[in-house]
Amino acid sequence: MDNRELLLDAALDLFYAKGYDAVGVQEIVDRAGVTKPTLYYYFGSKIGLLQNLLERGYSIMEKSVLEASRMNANLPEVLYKVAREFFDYAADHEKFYLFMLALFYSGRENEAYKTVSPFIENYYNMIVGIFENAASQLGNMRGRQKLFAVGFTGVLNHHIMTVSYGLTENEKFEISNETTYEIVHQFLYGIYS
Amino acid sequence: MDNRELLLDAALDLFYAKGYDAVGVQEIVDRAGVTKPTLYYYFGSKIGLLQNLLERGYSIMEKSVLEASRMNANLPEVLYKVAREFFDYAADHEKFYLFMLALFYSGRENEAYKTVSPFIENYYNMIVGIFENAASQLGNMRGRQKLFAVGFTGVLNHHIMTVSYGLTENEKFEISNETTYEIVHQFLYGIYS
DNA sequence: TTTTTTATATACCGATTGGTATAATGAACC
DNA sequence: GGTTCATTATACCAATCGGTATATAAAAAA
Repeated sequence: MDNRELLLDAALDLFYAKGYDAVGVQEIVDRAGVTKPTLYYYFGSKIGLLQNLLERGYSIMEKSVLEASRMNANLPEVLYKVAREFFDYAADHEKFYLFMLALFYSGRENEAYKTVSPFIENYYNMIVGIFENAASQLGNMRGRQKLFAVGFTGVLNHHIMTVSYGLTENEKFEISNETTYEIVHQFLYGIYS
Repeated sequence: MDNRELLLDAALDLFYAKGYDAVGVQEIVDRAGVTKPTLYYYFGSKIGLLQNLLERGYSIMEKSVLEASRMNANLPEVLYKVAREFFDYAADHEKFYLFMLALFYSGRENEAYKTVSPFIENYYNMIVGIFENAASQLGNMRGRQKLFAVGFTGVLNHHIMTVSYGLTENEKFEISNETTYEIVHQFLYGIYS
């Protein structure tokens, strides 16, 4: 693996575990087995490294979610597919996904937040789009698309967070098809059904 | 106001805006208009300051939510009351609530995360308790209390986050009774109703 | 073969990090 | 009046922060 990739991986490990601001550049290059000028050669700055990290991880996620959301089916099936895709992505890229969530919740005046901000915007629009596409199935939503989008991602992300929270080191992340179905069903039909 | 309070307020402002690790001790004391030994006199360390900040904010929230959750009513009414209480608390203590959420999502090896961790545990148990108390109304939950608890807080927190996100500086945080009702109704009966 | 470009290391920069030793202040107590 | 104690400031600490000037080695281009 080349040094660029080694640096991105080392940075992700550390950012995920301790957060962007708690990690020093020296720590990153030590873990990657290179020296500082190598990092600055590839990324220009610490924030540039973060930017590249986000681009690498986000493009993969966007692709798989968009694909799921564009399938020709009714809303329950689409939401199930999207949820499945999110959970699979989170399982395959657990560190990246949870680190992105952490950035999402971090302070607005933080440099790292400003860097994720456009990605979050994109992410949010992607989910709202799903509900807008389903407008014909849901009748007049009276602008509730956004409420739905927020609720839906809130549920998914919080489940991802909580499952990951319960894991011991090296244990595999997993949300079963049954649980996924139950979560989506609950979102669609409530908890009484 | 005494210096202890001034320090807590200054710290909250800065932690909220930039995150715990991005804020230096010097910055905090400058904003509070005191000097470093004063901070170390009252709190012993930067993490001690955080600890005190969390204790101050959390105890108020816990009280109001527990009160709402113990009212003698059916589940929909309890959940509505709890949601209302959360939104009101978040409105009155926006900085604290969002900062706590940020810590919730921050890396596990971060010192600040380790400090909130017990508070989060408590918070989570509080919500699970609501659904356990409602067991008689929901029939056999087959252990779904936790799923419900995660889903419910996921929805509430994500709504709080998103509303706050849309605010311009100094604009007031507000989630109306109607929206609160809609959110809880959606959680209970799904989006089709 | 010489020159240019890519990629890396050594050694350093000023600024800031969390934290403290020492001393001064003022009020309360003896 | 003297002593104690709570509270605060000045001035400092070693360590780390993000970042860079300079040199070097290898490879590609001329």
